[in-house]
Amino acid sequence: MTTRADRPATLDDVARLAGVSRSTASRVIAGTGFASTAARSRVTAAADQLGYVPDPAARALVRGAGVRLAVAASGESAAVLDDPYVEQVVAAAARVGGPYGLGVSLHWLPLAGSTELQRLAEDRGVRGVVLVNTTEPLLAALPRSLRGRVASLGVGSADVPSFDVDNGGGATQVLRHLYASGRRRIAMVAGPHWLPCTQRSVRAYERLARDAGLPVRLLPGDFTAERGRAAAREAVRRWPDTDAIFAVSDPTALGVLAGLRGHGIDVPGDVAVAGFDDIPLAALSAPALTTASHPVGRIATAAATALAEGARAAPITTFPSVLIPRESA
Amino acid sequence: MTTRADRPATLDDVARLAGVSRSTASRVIAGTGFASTAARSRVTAAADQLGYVPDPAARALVRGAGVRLAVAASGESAAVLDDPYVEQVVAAAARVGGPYGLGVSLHWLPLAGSTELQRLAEDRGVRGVVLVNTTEPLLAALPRSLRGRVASLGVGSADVPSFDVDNGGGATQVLRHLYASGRRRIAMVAGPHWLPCTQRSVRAYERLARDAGLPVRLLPGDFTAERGRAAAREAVRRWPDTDAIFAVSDPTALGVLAGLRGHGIDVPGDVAVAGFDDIPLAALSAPALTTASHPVGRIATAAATALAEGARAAPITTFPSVLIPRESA
DNA sequence: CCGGGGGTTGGGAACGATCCCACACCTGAG
DNA sequence: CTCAGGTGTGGGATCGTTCCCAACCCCCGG
Repeated sequence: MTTRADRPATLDDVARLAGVSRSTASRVIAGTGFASTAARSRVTAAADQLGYVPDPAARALVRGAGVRLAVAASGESAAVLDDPYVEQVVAAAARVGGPYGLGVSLHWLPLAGSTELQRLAEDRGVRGVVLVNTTEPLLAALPRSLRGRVASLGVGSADVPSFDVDNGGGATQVLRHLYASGRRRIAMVAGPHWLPCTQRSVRAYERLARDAGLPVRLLPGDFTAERGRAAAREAVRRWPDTDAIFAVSDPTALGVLAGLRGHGIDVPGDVAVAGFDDIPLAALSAPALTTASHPVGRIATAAATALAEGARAAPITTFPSVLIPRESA
Repeated sequence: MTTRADRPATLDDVARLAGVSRSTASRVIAGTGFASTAARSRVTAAADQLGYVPDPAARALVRGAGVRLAVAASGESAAVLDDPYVEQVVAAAARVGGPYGLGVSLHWLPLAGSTELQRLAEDRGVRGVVLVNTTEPLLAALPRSLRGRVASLGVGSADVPSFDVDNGGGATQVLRHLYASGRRRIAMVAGPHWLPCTQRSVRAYERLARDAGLPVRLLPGDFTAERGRAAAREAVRRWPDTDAIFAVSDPTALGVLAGLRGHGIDVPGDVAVAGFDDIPLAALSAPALTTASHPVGRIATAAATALAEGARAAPITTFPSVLIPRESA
């Protein structure tokens, strides 16, 4: 910290201080190519004496690499971007990005939004894309030039590695728990029909229903709390003998709780309620919500890290979901 | 979309297609300097025919501007970064950044974290810094080179524009509401003592207590739900006649609700509870939480926009907070 | 008719890093 | 002793953009 110019140090400054050429300094800093141990130590010393941080812009420019990660969340409207789930993904990616000199930008992707995807592909600023709420058509419409620079939080494909929670497994655990505690008329509030993961949890539900000979009571959902309220009302009206409601999202489950309360129905006495995601507030509801964990932060971190490192990720990375039994079921 | 090369178009491609020089094209795209209307229209036509997006890296490099916005959240531990409030700020900034070719990175700033601040100042990748949970010492330790590129979500200074909610006003509204509904022994769960905004709400509380001759029952807090639970227990033990608890954060208030429920205390029958922030789930608790709004998204958007545009912002921008009366008070 | 002074244009030098390539050195085998 | 091949080094060219500056055109006043 002896020399403290007005402007940040450049590689030239480091090289000059270390008494080597810019090329050698570059090799040492980037950790690529040959360098004698003597040169290596002098360069690193000079670098942290000057507080040198490589300019990501210059680096990206010459490498043709792009300077930020784009998080593209698809949904029926731009309101998806206000979803706490998406916010968590962005925050995790932003945390990963810093050390790599990468920033994160957030974009709405209409359900069949190939145009927006094209735009992202044409933007030299974009190093990689994190797809949230990935759908099949979107995967099919993926521009060639994006290949190898995309990670999907959801379904993947041959070109697109997938990072996802095992929601089939999580749903199964929740449903077994419900069954084990004597519930026999279980309704389920699913996710949006266009979302592939909805299939998985619905399949888990249908399997249990078939195996145990239970009725299938499926309600469409959209992960929102408001929908949970409405779904509770609907379930009570259509199937008055329902003794459990499983919503595949905690906000929806909390909405269900509120809806049932409005009808004077006791939880878990009359009806058991379970959610999915284990959001922080799930532990605080009355009664505290039984749910299955969903390590969003870890998933997003893994996806962003893969993109930042530029390494080819495993085609499918699945994170386990575990049952968190509390009071509501 | 006639010409669709493998790689994104450059300014040269645009210039060539438009039949002008790179300089002229640059002037048109950047909207700086002279250009005939003829040239202007031909360049813009060529640009969107090729789907041209300027390379933020090259632009940042030559302008010496930096390519991302850093969100620096201070707190006692890196756990602040998991705070939904911080996540919301990051998401808002990431949404703003895209169109400017800016990404967002997220960093933890220890309470007296001048070193980390220095590092941010020395990073050429950083265009501007959004300070979250700003403290006075931090403001004092701000490196000179960061001047004019910082926005504070909280207190500001001569060099640092401030973007904040009117929490004094919000707190006053909540407290008046409590008083108006007959509560006379009001306890308050404050924010962290090192946070300047804590002062403001505490002052509002003390003013009401003095003016109306009420007892002062102040409990320290940290915005977490866990702390709310503990605070409820503490309040009940120390001041059994308490008839209202105001927590300056919704998660804390929900924790208070849970804590009181654990003691079999009825809300709002025995004790009224109010929060601050109006998080989405506040409407779903049992009873639904009375609170004051806190437009985090709008605040962060304003701060990020100011930084992205590079314009000098007004020294202080205050966003109103309004009372949201629900069932808990 | 000539000399400015606007509006408009293009050439070229930056910006800071990477990386290809040529070169220097050293060691050991033939 | 020479030569091959591995290790280490430095000189440019390069990425895509901005911006300074010189050159040009044209119109108008002297």
